Amino acid sequence: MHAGTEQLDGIFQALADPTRRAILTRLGGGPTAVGELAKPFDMALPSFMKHIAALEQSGLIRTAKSGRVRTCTLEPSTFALVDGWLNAQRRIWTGRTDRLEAFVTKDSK
Amino acid sequence: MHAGTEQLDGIFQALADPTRRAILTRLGGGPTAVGELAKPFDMALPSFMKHIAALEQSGLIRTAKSGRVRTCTLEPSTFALVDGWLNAQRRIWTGRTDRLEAFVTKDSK
DNA sequence: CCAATGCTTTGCCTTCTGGCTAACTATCAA
DNA sequence: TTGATAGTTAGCCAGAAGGCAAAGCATTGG
Repeated sequence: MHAGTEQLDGIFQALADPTRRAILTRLGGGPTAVGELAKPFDMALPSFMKHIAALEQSGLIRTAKSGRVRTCTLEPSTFALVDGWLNAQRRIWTGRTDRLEAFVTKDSK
Repeated sequence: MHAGTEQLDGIFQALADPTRRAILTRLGGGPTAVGELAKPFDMALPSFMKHIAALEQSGLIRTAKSGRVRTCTLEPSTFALVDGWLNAQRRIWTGRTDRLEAFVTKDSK
């Protein structure tokens, strides 16, 4: 459940685009077909598909085709990787803060 | 304290690079001079400075120059914006899950 | 079977990224 | 004051990113 640095590259890259974040938000409401997802965006389909591809490659969504319709689904476990990295960072600074606090407090014991 | 979509672009973009994430991790141990920070990386200084600039522009770090030394410091509040976005997303799906659960359960009332 | 629908593939274009070298500026130390 | 140190500025480059239009290929509805 620990994210490789390479996977984080892809995930953060995928998140670094407003269109893609909007797609994720939309998918929060449940699985949706590509065509349906694309409607709100003023963008040619091939361009839109690149965003879908980026999201899928990063693992943030899964997609499956049934007949001629491709449906996209959120993959929450990948979000957890981001969360994990964030928490790991925080553990580093709070660790330091704790040591700092210990240092500051140590003459009162 | 709510992140504009534009700021998130920059933040995620900044995080989408292993060098920059490594810098952040290093800064978790406390403020550090650019030269010191740069040592572990096999990269020319101007290239390295671009990473510093990206991190500073995104708000993930602050930097200040004293004499000829520029020192970098983590800016934890910016990490909170990422966390905020992540939680907002989760609120969306868990909201849906709750409603789904309510639906599934509603005939038992 | 034919047309419409829903993606896919191809190929092209512009801008942004991340790297470099070389030359420059501004301290600090002797 | 002169040399070493710590960044900075300028300019170049290759490759990735994000957009497009046009043509292609399977379903599906009639």
